[in-house]
Amino acid sequence: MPDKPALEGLEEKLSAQWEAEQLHRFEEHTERSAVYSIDTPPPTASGSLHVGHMFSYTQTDVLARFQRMNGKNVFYPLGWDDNGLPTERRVQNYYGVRCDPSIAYDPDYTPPEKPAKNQRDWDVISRRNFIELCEELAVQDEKVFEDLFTRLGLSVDWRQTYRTIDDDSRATSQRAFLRDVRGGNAYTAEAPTLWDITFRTAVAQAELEAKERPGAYHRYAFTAAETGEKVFIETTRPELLPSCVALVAHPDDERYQHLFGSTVVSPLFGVEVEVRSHHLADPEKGSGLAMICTFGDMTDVTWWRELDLPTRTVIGREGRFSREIPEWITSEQGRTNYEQLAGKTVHSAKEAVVEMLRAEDLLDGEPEPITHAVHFYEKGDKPLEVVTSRQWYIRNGGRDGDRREALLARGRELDWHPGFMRSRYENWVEGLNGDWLVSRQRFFGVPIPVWYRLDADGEPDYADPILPEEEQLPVDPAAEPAPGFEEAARGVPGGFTGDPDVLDTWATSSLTPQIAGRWGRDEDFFASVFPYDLRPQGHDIIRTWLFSTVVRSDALHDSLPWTDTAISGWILDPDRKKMSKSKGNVVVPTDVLDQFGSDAVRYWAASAKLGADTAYEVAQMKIGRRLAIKLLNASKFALNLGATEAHVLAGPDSAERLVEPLDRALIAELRAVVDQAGQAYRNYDYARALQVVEAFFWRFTDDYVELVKDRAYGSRGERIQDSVLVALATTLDAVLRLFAPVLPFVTDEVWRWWRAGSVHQASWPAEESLREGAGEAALLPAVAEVLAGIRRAKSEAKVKQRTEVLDATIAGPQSALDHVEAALGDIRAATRSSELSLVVEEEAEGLRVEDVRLADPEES
RNA sequence: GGAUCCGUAGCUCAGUUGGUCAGAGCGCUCGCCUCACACGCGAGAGGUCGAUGGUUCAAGUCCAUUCGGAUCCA
Repeated sequence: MPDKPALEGLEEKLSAQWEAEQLHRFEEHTERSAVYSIDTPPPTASGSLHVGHMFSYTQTDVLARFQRMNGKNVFYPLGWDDNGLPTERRVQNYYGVRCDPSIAYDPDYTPPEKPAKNQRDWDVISRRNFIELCEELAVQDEKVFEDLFTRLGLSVDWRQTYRTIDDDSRATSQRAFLRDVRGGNAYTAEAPTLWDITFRTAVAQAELEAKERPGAYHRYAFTAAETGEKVFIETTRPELLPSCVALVAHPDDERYQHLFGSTVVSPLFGVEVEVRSHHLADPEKGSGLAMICTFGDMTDVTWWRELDLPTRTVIGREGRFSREIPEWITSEQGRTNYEQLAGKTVHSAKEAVVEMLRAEDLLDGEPEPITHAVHFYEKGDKPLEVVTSRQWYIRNGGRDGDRREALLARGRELDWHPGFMRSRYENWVEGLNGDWLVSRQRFFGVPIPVWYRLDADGEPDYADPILPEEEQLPVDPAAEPAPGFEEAARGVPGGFTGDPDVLDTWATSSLTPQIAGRWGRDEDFFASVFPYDLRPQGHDIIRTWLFSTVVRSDALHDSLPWTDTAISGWILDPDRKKMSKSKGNVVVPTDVLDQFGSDAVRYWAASAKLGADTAYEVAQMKIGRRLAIKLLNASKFALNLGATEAHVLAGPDSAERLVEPLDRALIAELRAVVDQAGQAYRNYDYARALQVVEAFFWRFTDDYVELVKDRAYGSRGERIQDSVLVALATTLDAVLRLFAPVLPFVTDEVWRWWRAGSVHQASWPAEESLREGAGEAALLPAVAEVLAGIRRAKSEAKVKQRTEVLDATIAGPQSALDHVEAALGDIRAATRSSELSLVVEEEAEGLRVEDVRLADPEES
């Protein structure tokens, strides 16, 4: 034990020690019942590191450590999510390369020394080469995270790790996909699809973000074919007029009853369309009559499908109007007008249409500016379009009521911490409007493992895709020929073609339990961890990560992936804004670790309940630091007094050594704390557990230790001194264990001063072991009240606390006075009192200290 | 528009199933270098628990309405 214990240097010293001792190793070949398995979120290592990482990962670690202390073999892996856009971009820019899946793999490829300045000069490489570079770069990026997490004291087993783009993950992702295909849970279809024109890829509903954008209602009229009546519609997207396939109003809308079933002619383009009715048409919106176009948004898709309307597509995948004049525009005038739009972007086409309407005086009034919600791809900056394309889907209940009910039932089967987060899940599932679109028109990612036969005309047969055997996985259909074909048959009639797309990153991330658990590679191992015990994650990805994991597990294993989920809150900056890179309010984690130490930062994270968005609070870390230092000093004191392992309560024999009621009172209180803290942890309420233990610890140092100092030095003989040492040793032993999940460094430091091994190998304190030594719990608070009373008298007299008390009176009910009487020796010693008179006042609320006569300070 | 969470001392928050719960820490004020700790110790001041109704013998704690803040979904 050092003379001047300090926190500095503990992280480095102890984390190296833990690694050497392999304390966090998952023991393979064990029973599922002995395991506590955690499906941890794989961080994006190529992304930026901020204090939010420390927050949520600490909360999980605290739970993991508690389980380990309760004898569980904790499966606590941590993987890396590098199967996504951030990694793709980082690899491109770092090496100066671009991926083209159609290029052949070059086993001898080395990237340029320095990336070329101009993107046009970048090396173009195969998908496999690109993934190899990604893995190479990932090693560096992961190091930064791993160092931080190690320093934070995460008890992750770093042997259990994976990358979402590595061979095993790709194979697992493809295996799951193929099983979904074979099991009817995945299918391909040509359908209207949300499309991002910047990224040129289809996106899923889960990747949508609605943003408020300015727009304007443009009011113009169609003309009834029979009567010539002007029928006004209002739209924010006048440019879609040439793709209009119908008008629609609510079936109950009085204004339009006479038009239902009749046809009207569009302005400018002269296309005849029918007026239909549908309950989704909102009578309050605009004129109550809406233009259905193919496709302006997902409501158009619903109408198109349910009203069985034709498809009249004008916007292509690049977000431009088709150059060819659509065949359904037949009038001379219409065709001339369309030429004004051909090849234009959505934005320019809108201007052009409005201009034409104006020129012919067809616009009724000026456009009325509004702000409305517009759908964006979460990573995109242009509004999404809806285009028709062939895509792969995984069934998620979006089109099937039974499946939706089944998934809602899964949500109810899962234990949510906190419980109210379940409603996020239910809201999402109930709002699904289609199956999960999983194909992406990107090059970097897990390839969709299918090929298609080409018929005599070279057209792919999508109805009967060629699937690989599972033993072949991972495969890359762009680089490898379909089973039963030679590479030479690629792209030729009668031959085959590979599916060019990759899977949505969530299609792989949704399989983290299977990937980390070695599903399909080591079934015994998988059976020992699955279904997992816990999924910790943020509430912002309930609709994506949590839901998609449930979907996959339900289809593949007919089971929940885990029994419990712990949802962390967000970190807010001191102004209570969400911390994010774009807002520039991100705090770099290493600074606070340097400043306060890991235990202090963990204390801050562990003080916040699950699900609670929490302000970034330096003050809270200071408190944590103070607590850790106090733990060092108080432990040093107790051990210097002579407390040893042999003093720790163990069974009835040693309980007899507790001869002072005050010592037994302490043990009684400790016993209650052990019980409450354990209960709180079992309820995933580590914050409450910490609070309970912390409050006890401060009472212990402020009151108990002050009271027993005198007799701890041996002033009243060995037997009574021994009683103190038993109480001190037992309390220190338990307090170190109770704090160990939150403050792993300082507790282990102290543990190693006087005990063998690590506190992290010790078990959670057993409440029963304290039973024999527990006395009257109410004694200590009563005594503390007297202590406070005399301290108050000295404070008010503005004298030193060690000033002698000549005499004082303690008044209160007999029962309380009995407690005081039982500890009178300690009280007198601690307060330096000569004469203390006890006066019974049965009706008094509590104990009062009065008539305190202090010695002349000069004489003491 | 639907859903969820939050609103308790200057600040950050505890307050489990309604009955010593009006609390903690920080901050503030005052005092103390007390032989573990000045990165400390002791003491003190501070709130009609967002508002209004209601249920109840009894309500921060339940119900309704309402105001304010945040988030999710549409």
